[in-house]
Amino acid sequence: MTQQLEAARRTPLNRERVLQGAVALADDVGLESLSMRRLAEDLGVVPMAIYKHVSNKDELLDGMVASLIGEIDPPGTELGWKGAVRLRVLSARQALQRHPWARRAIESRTNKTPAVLDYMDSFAGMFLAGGFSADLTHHVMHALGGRMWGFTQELFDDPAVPTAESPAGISPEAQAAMVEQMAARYPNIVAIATAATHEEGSVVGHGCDDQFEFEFALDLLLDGFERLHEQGWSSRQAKLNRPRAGNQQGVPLPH
Amino acid sequence: MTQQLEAARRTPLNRERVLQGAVALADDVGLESLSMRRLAEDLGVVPMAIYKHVSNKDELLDGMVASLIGEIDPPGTELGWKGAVRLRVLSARQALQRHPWARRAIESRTNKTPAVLDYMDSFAGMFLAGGFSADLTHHVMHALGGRMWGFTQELFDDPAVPTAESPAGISPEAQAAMVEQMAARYPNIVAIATAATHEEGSVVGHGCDDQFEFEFALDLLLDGFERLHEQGWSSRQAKLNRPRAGNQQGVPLPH
DNA sequence: GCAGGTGGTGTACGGCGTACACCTAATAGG
DNA sequence: CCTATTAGGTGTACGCCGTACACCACCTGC
Repeated sequence: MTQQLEAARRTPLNRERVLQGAVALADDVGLESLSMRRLAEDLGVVPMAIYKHVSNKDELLDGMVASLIGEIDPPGTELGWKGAVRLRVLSARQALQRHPWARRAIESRTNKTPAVLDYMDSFAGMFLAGGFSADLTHHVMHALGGRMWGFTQELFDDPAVPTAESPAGISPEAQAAMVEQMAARYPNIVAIATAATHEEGSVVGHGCDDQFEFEFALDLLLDGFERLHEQGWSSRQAKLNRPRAGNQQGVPLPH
Repeated sequence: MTQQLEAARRTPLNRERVLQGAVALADDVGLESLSMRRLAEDLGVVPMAIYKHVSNKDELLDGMVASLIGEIDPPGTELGWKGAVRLRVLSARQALQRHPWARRAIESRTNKTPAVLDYMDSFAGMFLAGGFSADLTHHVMHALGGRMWGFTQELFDDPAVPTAESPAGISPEAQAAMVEQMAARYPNIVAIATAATHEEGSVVGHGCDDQFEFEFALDLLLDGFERLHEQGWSSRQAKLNRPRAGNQQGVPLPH
């Protein structure tokens, strides 16, 4: 019995182990099933013990995000700003893919933790080092948005119906009927989904190459940044050039 | 007493009123404080009564999102695809700004409700009607991502420190000291934040024009789409042109 | 050898979503 | 007109959650 106690005592549980455990648990069961109680159980400890190492659940999540940021590669120095940004974003993306909970965790945080600020600062540094004005860098960071963490919001994980909601296989006829119904109601979605699945000859319903989509948008933005940078874009100039477009719809009318 | 009962009976509560009440409550107190119990209280009814009109909280949220989608203008027909998309996105943005809970609600849903599919379908329709290939439309929808709902993830609501966490005003010296500390640790963030606040001569800490940031990124993307469309972009061609860039970092390595 | 701090414990509270059994008043069918 | 059905509101209860608070065991330095 004292042996048990000693066993528990051997590694007295510290913030590091708590965070590690939380990350592992979230990896396993998802963020929504990560509870203080469950984490405590995982750590072989009573729930309140955790509170000796993090002051509450929010701080636990902040810590998890910080630990994730630690997995992202530092900015490279070899390539120009464009390559550096690109690589870093893709590294962030890999980290996020290792930890499916991370996107939601990042989005849910109010941010502002030192780890997050560090990351953003070094991120902005890549543009500034590449000769971007502070002005352009600012807007460019905004435009990148969540992409700088390596995520897009996935708005249709699988655009076509084959969600396989029914327990096992559906009869081909039923499936065909469903597709027909879909095509009638959502012709455009079906059209673009079909295009996607055909373009690679892949099995229906899995034709969407996430990595390609991600890089498509990323490069579109990076190319845009590059053009603006080359032509000496400034927000002052931009506002002078098209103030009308901005105001036409920009100001929320009183409904 | 029977009068009370009759009063309650007069409008017997239906799905519509439940949804309306939920939207109003969320507008008031925020999504995280929207609970079935609180909503019930608001509606002058016992919690379980709500379940006669929506089967659970998830469905309630789906309904709220659907009602929000109803506030977004239908696509215009006058302007080309670019103007139509632009206007629609900005209309969505206005709807989202009327309902601060909506962004998180949309992100949290697994989507797939008919209302969401309808919206996405009609959205894709704007590109297709503009002569885009289904292929390009597909990728372009992905690139737009959350922007098609009118939101960016706000990654720094106010980049500089003046978060005014202390109850009232801080002494100017203390504030200056904080800024100095910030500048030492986060030189790049401070640089771009300062650029933003100066560019309009606004008060420190509120120099960031969300609407401008949003349109900046939106137009960057739309311009990119336009260029690709004009030059007959296709994903097959794109994949042939730079397969290396995609694979170099694209495949998640085994850590 | 004892004081104080560090870290794990036990109990308890208020909130949540919601299953289930119940009741009541309106409605439809004979 | 009376009765069976049912739509809509009620009450109770369960198991989860985060965490406040009081307590206690051990280790450390005086």
